[in-house]
Amino acid sequence: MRALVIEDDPVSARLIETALRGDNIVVERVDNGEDGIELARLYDFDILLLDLTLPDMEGHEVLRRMRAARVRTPVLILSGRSQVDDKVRGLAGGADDYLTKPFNRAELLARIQAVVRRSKGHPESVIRTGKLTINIDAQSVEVDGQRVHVTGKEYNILELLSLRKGTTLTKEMFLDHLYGGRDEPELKIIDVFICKLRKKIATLTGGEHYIETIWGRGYVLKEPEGEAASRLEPETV
Amino acid sequence: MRALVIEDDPVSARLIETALRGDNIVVERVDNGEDGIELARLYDFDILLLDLTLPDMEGHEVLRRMRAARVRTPVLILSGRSQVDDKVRGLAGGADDYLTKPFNRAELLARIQAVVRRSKGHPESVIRTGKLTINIDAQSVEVDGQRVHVTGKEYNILELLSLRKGTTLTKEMFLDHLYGGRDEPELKIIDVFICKLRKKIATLTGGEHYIETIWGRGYVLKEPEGEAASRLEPETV
DNA sequence: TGGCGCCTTAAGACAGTATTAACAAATTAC
DNA sequence: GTAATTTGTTAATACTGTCTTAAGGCGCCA
Repeated sequence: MRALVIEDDPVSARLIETALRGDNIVVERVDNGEDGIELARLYDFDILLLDLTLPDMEGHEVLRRMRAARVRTPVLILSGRSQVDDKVRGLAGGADDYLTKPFNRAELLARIQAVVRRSKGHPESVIRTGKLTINIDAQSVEVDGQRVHVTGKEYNILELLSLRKGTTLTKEMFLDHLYGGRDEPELKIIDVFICKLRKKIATLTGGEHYIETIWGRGYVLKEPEGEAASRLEPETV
Repeated sequence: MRALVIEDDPVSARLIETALRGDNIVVERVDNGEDGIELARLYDFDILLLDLTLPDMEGHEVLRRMRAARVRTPVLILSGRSQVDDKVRGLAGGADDYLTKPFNRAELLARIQAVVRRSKGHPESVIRTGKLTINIDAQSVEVDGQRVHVTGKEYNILELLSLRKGTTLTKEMFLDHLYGGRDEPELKIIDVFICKLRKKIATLTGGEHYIETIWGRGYVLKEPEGEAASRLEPETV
């Protein structure tokens, strides 16, 4: 997961960054609206955390201009003020959620997860693909009802695949989201992680692993055909 | 797909070329307006990417002169800064879309696809021909609702046929659009790809493949006769 | 019926991908 | 503080899918 924090107060910013990094989220930060709009336009973040009081322009203005520039990334507004007015204005202006400072770490993380999930079309915090289940809240993976141990990076990759189930992700996209452009390793590492994930999944499903290779392009988490139908058949009971 | 980039800055040009090539687009590039007009006049590009600041003349002037020379190729303007003024002038002068630098790779590619599609008379990103469906955005192919795996080159050929549905394409045209004159293989390769495509399509339609041979000229993607009528007949149930 | 173009299959070259093992770095346990 | 374990990364090698060429058979047109 990759987030952009638009916040001028260094103390707040540091707190937020620490919280997110602790949850395996790759964080970029800018301290003004102009740079925020620019970065949001250029890169594919999963979420934008937007402070309302910025040196160069008001948060609402940042949001307005981003939406005008066709930036569709979800926005979570962080505000010091707890005024209903701001909240309404924010949500009406295209924000996806609203949090007043100070906030607690767990709530911030939960809101982020929820906003990102919903923005990708997953109302539930559990994403199922055949016998594979990913629980975004718990950051856990199950296969055929049995919990599978996956490492941090392995989980990140599987989460990315799950959130964008059905769309092909290039290796470059994985790197961007997993490392945020800093100290990026070789593209090859993605193959290795995919291989490990497949092995872990396949040993419990009896062969299926749901991660399809799109030759020359990347990987997709497959929507198993006739998913609904197979669920109607007596499987586990 | 074949694009002409009219851009004098080598850094920008390289970025653009890399992005397009990664998406299987054949790219030609010139670094001034005069050459741009000449090439656009002479060859059949799917799109022109036009920088506004060129050494010999302004981008708007290039556009004006191309249109005066009856070049109908769609134009996507790339400008250094987000000046509303430029935007209005560009679109008013016959440009089809507008993007400010720097831009995000995915957005550039999406805009190109959209502009090209529309210029060929397809407002939707999905092109249907009988039971055959091509999704330009996802670069995927479906037959009778079922996804068909096609390789990169196979897809490129089918996309070309779809975008120009109803018009005959010679093998030379296929080569030009698929290879852009560089390292072109034998003409015969087109036969081979067409054959493979037909087979893949026909196995799922029960015989129809929609790709017609125009003897001595080339191939067309043809709308099956009585399309509407056959749909009214009881098919599955 | 001859000639040319088209259809189809097969096979090799090549490039992208899978898999494993070994090593380095970080974390945890004691 | 050191050893044990886990995690992340790279390199080597085997593998697989794709592109291309070639070759034989078939069909179209004169």
